[in-house]
Amino acid sequence: MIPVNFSIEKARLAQKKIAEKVVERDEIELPLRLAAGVDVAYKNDKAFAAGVVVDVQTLSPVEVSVTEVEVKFPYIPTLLAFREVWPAFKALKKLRSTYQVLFVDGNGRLHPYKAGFACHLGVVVGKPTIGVAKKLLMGSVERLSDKLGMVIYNGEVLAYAVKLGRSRRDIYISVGNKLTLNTALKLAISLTKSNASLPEPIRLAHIYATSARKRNS
DNA sequence: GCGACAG
DNA sequence: ATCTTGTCGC
Repeated sequence: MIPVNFSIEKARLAQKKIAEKVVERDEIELPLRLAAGVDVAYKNDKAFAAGVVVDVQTLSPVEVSVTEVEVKFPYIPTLLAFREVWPAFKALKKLRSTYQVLFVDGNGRLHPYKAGFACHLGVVVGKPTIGVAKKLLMGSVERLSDKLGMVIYNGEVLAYAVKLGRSRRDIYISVGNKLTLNTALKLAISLTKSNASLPEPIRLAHIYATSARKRNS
């Protein structure tokens, strides 16, 4: 399943280039009306990616796209992007709506090479992107309150640990591209329904990707 | 060398 | 991520 021409060295070089292209300034086009989310589900060697566009005001989905592709890379910690970027990109490509910000399931700058999946996809798509991870990949959490904490690695704040909605579990928000960590946190919070534990774009994308996987089983 | 390790 | 049953709660 690993491409014949693959090597850790080449992957690290690619991640180094991606990391250099990440912009950590707010470049969100206003007014912010639509937000997208992507997620990928798997069934053996098939990947089912779903892209969802949500209205920022109502948090209701206005468009959904689903794509099925062959899995061509295994899951390897720190190399998640190489497995999910293509399916996710293909699903986003099918959306006709113009969204201003994108939510990705996985880390952005909270990555050993500061080039997590959210950065990788964010650079490829060229839009403001937010990384949302449900588990901590690296770093330590410095609590600011029960609901919020900073994830620090090498003396740098690379993510926020935050409990959304009524959840008592932390999720980790980091910069994917074209926005600030503070903006990423603010948007993640404002796009989360009071009874949910994840921002709507991601929550819905997960539901659609999973249902697509089941339908095609 | 050992253990950890997004989805 | 995926594999899995019942079960607690709104």
